[in-house]
Amino acid sequence: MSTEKAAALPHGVEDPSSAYSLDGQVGFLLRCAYQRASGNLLRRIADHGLTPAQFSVMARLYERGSMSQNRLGRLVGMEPANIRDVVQRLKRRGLLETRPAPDDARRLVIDFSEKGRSLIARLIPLEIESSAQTLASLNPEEQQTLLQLLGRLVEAEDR
Amino acid sequence: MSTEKAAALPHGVEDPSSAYSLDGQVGFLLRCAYQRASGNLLRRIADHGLTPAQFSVMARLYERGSMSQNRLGRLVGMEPANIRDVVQRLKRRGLLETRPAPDDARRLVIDFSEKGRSLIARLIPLEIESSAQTLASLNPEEQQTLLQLLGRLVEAEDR
DNA sequence: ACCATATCGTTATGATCATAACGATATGGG
DNA sequence: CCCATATCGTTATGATCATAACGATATGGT
Repeated sequence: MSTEKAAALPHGVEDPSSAYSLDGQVGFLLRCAYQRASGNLLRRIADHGLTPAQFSVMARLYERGSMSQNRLGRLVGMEPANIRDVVQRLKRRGLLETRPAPDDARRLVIDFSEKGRSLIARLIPLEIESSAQTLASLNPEEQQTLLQLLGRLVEAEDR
Repeated sequence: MSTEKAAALPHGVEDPSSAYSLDGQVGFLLRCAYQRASGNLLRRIADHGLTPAQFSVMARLYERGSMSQNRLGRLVGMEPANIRDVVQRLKRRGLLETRPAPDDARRLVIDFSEKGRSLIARLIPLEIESSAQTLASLNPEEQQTLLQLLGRLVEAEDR
């Protein structure tokens, strides 16, 4: 059974073992769904010059307050190299400020500028709208279910 | 039943405006979940030199057979500029072949090389394993629910 | 036949992401 | 004190993605 004839079939429609469907794979569905959600948010905040990734960094900082760059990255699911780039762009635009940590010379503490803090405060309602739009094809109970299941898929993150 | 307001408010105040939680936003959860799924797949197929996006292109082509580059892109949720880059990389590695469409001088028809077809056939079982790993924290019924809800979120795609 | 419109593929720019390799700094055990 | 180990931030490379602008080709209405 190792050398199945499936390899020779163009589309594998006749073979029950190739009942595989890309549309039934979590990874693929998650990518499509994220693209949709990302687009919904981007359309609302692009005028303010933020991307979805930048928004999540700002929102997390708004929730939790100042912290080190690496920790901020972990809390939004970004690698150190990635969070660094995002922070640098936000800093260049005067939305974030950085300073060395007093107790640990390795750490870089990230904080808002006044401009940054007021911007994210104004943008959070737009993200709430965008979430509602993304979920619009589900009824409220289904929406809750989806959020709960997604949360459990991701549960092990550092929070 | 409306869910408990389990969100622990730092100040114990019931200010609805501060009830916002990044962790409760679909877009953010979807990004984290996709990263996890993507990592699970990448760990399995990286040895064969494919990325998750490249995998989805190959899998779709395997399911549906030859088609134009733009249509292939739509069927995996990629913009024309994006699917072009992916196809070029796969072509450069001898996994895909392209030829002009006989009936429409604008179209570029994408097809497998033998090497490409046999590679994707061998990789699909790994993707099925990876999907199972991604969903491992949910029971079978919850897994079905999640897939169904995600499918409805994305429903309007060109299929 | 003509023309407005749509589609296809391309180019360019900028942002996002993972990975690997690296130097600098803490930290804890011997 | 010293060293192994871990963590922090950085650099570099390559892939993924959206957007905008563009030329070429189809297509449908008049």
